[in-house]
Order: sequence, then C-alpha cells, then structure tokens
Amino acid sequence: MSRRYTPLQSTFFEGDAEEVAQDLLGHSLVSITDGARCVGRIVETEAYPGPHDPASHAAASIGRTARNDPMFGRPATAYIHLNYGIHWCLNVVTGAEGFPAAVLIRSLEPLEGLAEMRRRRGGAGAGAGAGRPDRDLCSGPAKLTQALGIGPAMQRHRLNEPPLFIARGKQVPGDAVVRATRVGISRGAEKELRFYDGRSPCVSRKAL
DNA sequence: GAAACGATTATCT
DNA sequence: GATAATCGTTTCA
Repeated sequence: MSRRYTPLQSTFFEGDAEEVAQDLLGHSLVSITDGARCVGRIVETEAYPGPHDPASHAAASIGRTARNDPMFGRPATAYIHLNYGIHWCLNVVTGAEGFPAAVLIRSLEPLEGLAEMRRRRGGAGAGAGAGRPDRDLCSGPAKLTQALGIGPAMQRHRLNEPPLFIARGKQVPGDAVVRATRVGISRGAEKELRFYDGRSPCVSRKAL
C-alpha cells in the first residue's frame, strides 16, 4: 500500500471527450480523504462531447448556467453534479477552456481502501440478502462518489493533484473496450458514447 | 412562488 | 431482472 501513484497530467484531458473517455479506461481514480486512501480502476465512462450533444448538461439549448459552469473550465477540472436530487456524479472536464465537454466516470473496480469504502456506504446494502459484494461498491456513478467520499466540496478541484486525482495505470487493450449507448438519458441516447472494460464485472450496465 | 424533471439506487420477485 | 422511491435543480408563470 506504499505504492506511489502518479497523477495524469492535465494535457491528458485536453483532447476530445470521446477520445479521453476511452483512454481513461484502465487508469485509476485516487481519493485521499479523512486520512484514508481509496483507489479504484476506471472501468466505465461516458462522453459528453459538447453543446451539440442534447444529453449534455451544457447542451446548446440550455446554455451556460450556474450548474454546468465548471464544464466550461480548464481541462482536468472536476465537475460534480447532483442528479435525482440525491446522487453525486463525478465528471472530468475535457477539451479547451471555454468549451463545455466532460467525461462522466460511471464505474470503478475497487483496488484499495475497500474497508473505508464499505464503511462510507455503511447501512445501504444493495442486494438485500446477498450482502455487499466488492463489485457493488463502486459499480455506479453515485456509488463511487459515495465510496470515495467525493462531494460538492470537490467541485472544481483539479484532478491532477491530491487529494483527488486520476493516476496513470495500465491501459485497457483496445479490443477489450466495449462501445455502447449511454444509460439513463432520454435525448441523444442513440449515440454510442459510453465505453467500458468488457472483462470487468464492475460495469453498471451491459450493452443491450 | 410553484411544478416538473432527472447522466440512479435500493429493494423485492 | 424488474419496479418503486427519493430530493435538489431547473424551468415556467
């Protein structure tokens, strides 16, 4: 557990959201909160490439609002939004400053700090009688934020430095990456902008 | 000032 | 695998 994690440089996030979303698979999300370090391998992402995407919070029809303002920020900036009123979701801003694009991190494969993750998620136990399998700790956008202690305090935090950053990891081979449609949205659902590691059991939703 | 929606999760069958 | 519940933000009058 003394392994050193090297944050990805901000240049990594300067590219297209769609491209970054694929490249992120296999890298690790590291969170150091309350003196505990939690690490998870990124196995599922979704791209929100820009204003032309009707599903984006920064769609052209919506414009710039107080909520999506962080998406217009610099690359590697954290955009944390609340959906369904109760779930926090972590996005990484991509592209040039002033251009609203981001990658939603949907699922992680727990690597470190499992005890802490489980403790944070505490009483909530998905799968009533089945207990809490490791794969369910971070298998969802809101699950991973809760497990890693990510909240509104991290809004606009830059993800290339502690206490919350993305560390370089082993990249997922191209042939293992599955491309699929995004989940839980009504508009722009046709586009296949979701990517995940087909080998991982921690993916929230398989392809249709 | 009030109503509707949502990038989901939790729970049971 | 399928269904109900949940709360803040956004949007409209």
